[in-house]
Amino acid sequence: MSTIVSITGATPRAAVDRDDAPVERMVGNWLLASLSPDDFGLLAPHLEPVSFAVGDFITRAGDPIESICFLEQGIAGVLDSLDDDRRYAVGLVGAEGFIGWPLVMGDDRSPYDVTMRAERGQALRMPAEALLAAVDQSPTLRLTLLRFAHVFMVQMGRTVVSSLAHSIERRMARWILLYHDRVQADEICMTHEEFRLMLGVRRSSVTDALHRLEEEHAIRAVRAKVLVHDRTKLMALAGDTYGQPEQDYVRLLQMDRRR
Amino acid sequence: MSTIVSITGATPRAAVDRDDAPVERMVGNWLLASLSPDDFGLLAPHLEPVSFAVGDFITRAGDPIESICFLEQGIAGVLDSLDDDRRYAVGLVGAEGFIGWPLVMGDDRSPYDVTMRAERGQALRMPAEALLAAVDQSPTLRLTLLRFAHVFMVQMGRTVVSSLAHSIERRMARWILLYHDRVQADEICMTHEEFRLMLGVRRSSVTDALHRLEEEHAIRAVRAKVLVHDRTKLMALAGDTYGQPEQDYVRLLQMDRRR
DNA sequence: AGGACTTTGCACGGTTCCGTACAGCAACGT
DNA sequence: ACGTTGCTGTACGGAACCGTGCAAAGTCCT
Repeated sequence: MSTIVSITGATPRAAVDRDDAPVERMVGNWLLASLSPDDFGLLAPHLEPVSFAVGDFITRAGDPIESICFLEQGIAGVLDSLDDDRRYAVGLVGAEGFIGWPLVMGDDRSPYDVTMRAERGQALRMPAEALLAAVDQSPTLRLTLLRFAHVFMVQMGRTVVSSLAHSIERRMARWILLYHDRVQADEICMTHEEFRLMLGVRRSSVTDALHRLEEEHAIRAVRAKVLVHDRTKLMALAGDTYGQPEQDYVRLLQMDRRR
Repeated sequence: MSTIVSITGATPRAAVDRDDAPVERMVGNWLLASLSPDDFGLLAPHLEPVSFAVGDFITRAGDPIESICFLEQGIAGVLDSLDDDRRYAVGLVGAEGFIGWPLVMGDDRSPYDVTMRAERGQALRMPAEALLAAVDQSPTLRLTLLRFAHVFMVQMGRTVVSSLAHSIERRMARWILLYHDRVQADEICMTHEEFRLMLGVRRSSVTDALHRLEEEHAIRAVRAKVLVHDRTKLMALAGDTYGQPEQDYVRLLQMDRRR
C-alpha cells in the first residue's frame, strides 16, 4: 500500500498549503491560482464574488448555463436526478475545480443539478460568454479547464466501479475522502440524510456504516458531523477506487507545483 | 411516455439511415460523417483502416494514447479496472463516437481499457499528434470531438444513477438499448459472461434477468445472442436512465440532420 | 459419431441491503 | 421549563443478490 501513502503526500490540499506565490494567496480557487498571469488576466475583469447557503442551487439540470463558478470555499454536490424526486450524487466539486464545464465542452445546458453542501459557500463567478471568449483566446486556459473536466470524468468512472463492486462501508470511506480532500478541515458537516443521497442507500445503512468506520477508529461521528481521524485507514478501507483520479489531478493540473 | 417514443424516431441510427450526402456514404463513422468537408479534409490524409477481433485491446489503462480510432463497425467496451483482475464497463462506444477522447481533453494517457466487443471491428485510425494538430487548426472539429466526450460523460452519470437505483433487470434493459443503438442490427452477440462484466453482477443473475425480459417479450435470448424484439418495452423497463443522453447526442452532434 | 469445450439453467444457503417503524437524544425557540 | 423539530440509533421481516456447484444443452473439432 505504499503507493497510496505517497498520494497523500501529493494531495491537492498539501500542494496548496505549501504554495506561496503571490497570486495564489489572493484567490482561493486552485485552478485560478494555477493559471499563468496572462490567463488569469483574461478572466479577472469578469470575476465577481458570490456566496451560497446550504442547499442553494448553483446550476439546475436542463437550464442554460449562464455563468460559471470557481468555488473558493465550500463544496458542491453534482447530482443526477431521475424523473421522480430521487437524486443521486455523481461527484463533488470544491476549490480544486469549477462548475460549468459543459460549457467548455460545447454544451450550453447543464445536465446536472449542482448544489452547495457547506454552510458558507464562496465563489468567483463570471458570465458564460466572457468565459467562452477567454477560452477562445487562450489555448492554455482551455487546456486547464478541460483537464479538470477530464479528471472529474475519471472520478465518475471510479464512482461507477465503486457502486458496482464495493460495500456501503467502502463506498462511504471513499466519499469521506473525496469530501475531505475538498474542505480545508478534518470536520465534515453532513447529516446521515445527506450521505444517503450520495450513496443511494437508506438512511439507517449510513448510520450502520459510520459505526463500522468508527469501530475501526478511522473517523468519529458526532451529530451532523464526521471527524476524519485516520486518513490512511480510510484509504485502506476505500481500496482502489480512491487514489488514481487524485494522482491524475496532480499530474495534469499541478505539475509545476510538485516541488 | 410520448417523449421516449419520439427519441426513437430521432435515434442516431435513423438519422444516418436517412442520410445520403456523398461523404457520409464513404465513412461509416457518424462523427466523421458529420464533419464539414474542410474538417474532414484535415483528418482524411492521416486516417488508415484497421480491424479488430473480439477482445482486442484498443487502448489500455495507463498507456500513452498513441492513436485515436473512429469505429466504423463493431462496438467497444470502455472498462475501468480495479487493482485485482475485476473490470467493469463504464460505457460503450460504437460508430457514433471515437476512442481516445482524453487526448482532446489534455491527457496523453488512457484512464480506461477499451476492448472490442463485436466479431469484426473496423475503424479508421490516426496518430495522436496528427489529431492534436488538426484540432488546433479547427475550432469546429474540436467542438465536435469535445461534444462527443461530453455526451459520453453524461452517459456515465446515468450509469452511476442506474447502478444505484435500479434492479439488475432494469439495468440490463438499459445496456441492451445502449448496445442496440450502436450496432446496426437487432441481433446482439453477447454471452451472459460478457453481460456480467458490464453490470458487475454474477453470471446467473444475468441469466435470470434475461429470462424476465424474455417473459415480457422485450427480447429473445438464444445462445450467445440477444434478439431485440420490442424496443419500446425495453425503454419502459429501463426507465429514465435511458433517453436523455441520447437526446443530447442528437441535439449537439446532429442538429443539422434532424430534418 | 464421439469427445472437448462453451454456454446456459438451476438450486442451495448465506449475506447485504431494503422499507418501515419507532424511540431516544440534541438543538432551538418561546 | 416546555414543546417542537431535526438527527440518530435500533429493530423486524423481506427482497435482492451473492458465491458456489453442478447438470443440461449447444457448438466445434477430429
